[in-house]
Amino acid sequence: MTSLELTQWALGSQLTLGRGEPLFRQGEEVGGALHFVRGGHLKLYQTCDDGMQRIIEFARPGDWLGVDTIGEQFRHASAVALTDCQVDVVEYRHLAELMDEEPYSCDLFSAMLSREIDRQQLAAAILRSAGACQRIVMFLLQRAGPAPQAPSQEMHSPLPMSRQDISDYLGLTPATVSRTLSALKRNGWISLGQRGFVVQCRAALEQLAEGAPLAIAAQGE
Amino acid sequence: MTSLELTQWALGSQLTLGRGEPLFRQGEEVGGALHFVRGGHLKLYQTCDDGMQRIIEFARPGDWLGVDTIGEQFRHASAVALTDCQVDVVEYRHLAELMDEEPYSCDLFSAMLSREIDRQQLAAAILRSAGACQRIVMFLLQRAGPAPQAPSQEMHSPLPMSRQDISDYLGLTPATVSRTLSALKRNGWISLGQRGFVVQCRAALEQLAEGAPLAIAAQGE
DNA sequence: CGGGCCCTTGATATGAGTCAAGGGTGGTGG
DNA sequence: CCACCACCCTTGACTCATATCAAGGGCCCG
Repeated sequence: MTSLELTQWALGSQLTLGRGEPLFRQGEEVGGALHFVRGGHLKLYQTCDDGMQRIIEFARPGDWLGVDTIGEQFRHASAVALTDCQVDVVEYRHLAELMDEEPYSCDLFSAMLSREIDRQQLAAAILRSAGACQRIVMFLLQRAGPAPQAPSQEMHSPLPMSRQDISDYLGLTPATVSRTLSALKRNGWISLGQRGFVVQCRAALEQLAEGAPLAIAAQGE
Repeated sequence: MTSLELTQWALGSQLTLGRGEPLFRQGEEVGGALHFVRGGHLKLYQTCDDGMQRIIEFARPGDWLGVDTIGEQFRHASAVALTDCQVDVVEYRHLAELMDEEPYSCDLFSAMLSREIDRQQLAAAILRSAGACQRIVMFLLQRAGPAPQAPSQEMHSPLPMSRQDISDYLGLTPATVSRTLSALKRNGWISLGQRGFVVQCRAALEQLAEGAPLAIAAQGE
């Protein structure tokens, strides 16, 4: 039973956001609800003292927002829509009622939070150990999702955030991200569209994600 | 109401570990329980394909272990004692009973998991944005705990893990950690014992944690 | 007292950041 | 519908922080 199934019970009011619109802002009152992303993409970020943004994560359909502030009064981060979005607003008291009625729902909820802890631990582990190329390739593979049955069925994966956002998220600079993506493209491992990409050679990317060095094909090819 | 108060109800059997003893190992069955650290220090880590360890976190008294595998069958990481430890084993079914009986315990538990998510997000944010010196100083300040009422009351803080462990945790190398600690000591900001340290000038460390550059006092001083 | 391991420190290498310029794309207004 | 403009992306040259490689020293344990 997955987090999606939780939401079959816990449906709340729906909310629609246009690209660039905020869902909530750092420092606001939490307001007694979680958000479940039904459609579209958002970014969760903090604004530093010096005005720079720190990306916490990118949210996709099926992700929850607000799981870092359960029991807190104020938001730790801001969320804005990167594309048009549909978001469910799931009130804590709905969840509480659900947990009274459905014996397993509390376990499901705990397991959902636990998975989120694990995801964050994994993200931190990657930041600790991986170089620039490795981080970028892991990021792409994660966005592309699991391998299709046939290599030819690789789908176009959206990349709705700016290079600046990607580089903040990966702890790199826009220049390094751009260079590395260009190199991957030159080698034919991926193709790049304006706001998306397609995996062309998953095997090569998986090698790189394991730590293999990136041999840069000459630009003149 | 804190996570400690949760454990006043949810007491399970106690467990004692000697230094170096494992609490659980990556790949083992989870076994239906969380662990609560009563005394001592442990490290939580994964073993990579290449044999290297990846430190996930260090656990101190008051910390929970196993929150990343609720609802999972197998452990994602190993935990070993860095010092002699006392650990409470809190079975899921104890927690479940508690949540039936005590109306707020479910909220408390969710809030505890939520705080853990926030901690991991913060750790990741630090890894993304901070340089070597900043990471090390933040690590030391976190270990030292909140400032005492008088600067002269700074306590000796234990540092029971090896330099290798620290460097893995911070995404650095043992050499860099050692150099930076030496520089902090030379400047008189900290003093270093064999398995611990004392904050000598918290103000200076807080400056460094905010991103101030580390002016290295000449070695000959 | 002896040995091994970890910590420290130095010299050098290298990957990523910085600074800066040029080009493409999307959006806006005429 | 087209043209202009702004912003972001790309690319290059250079710098710098941190990793790497390696040697010496000290601590702890046997």
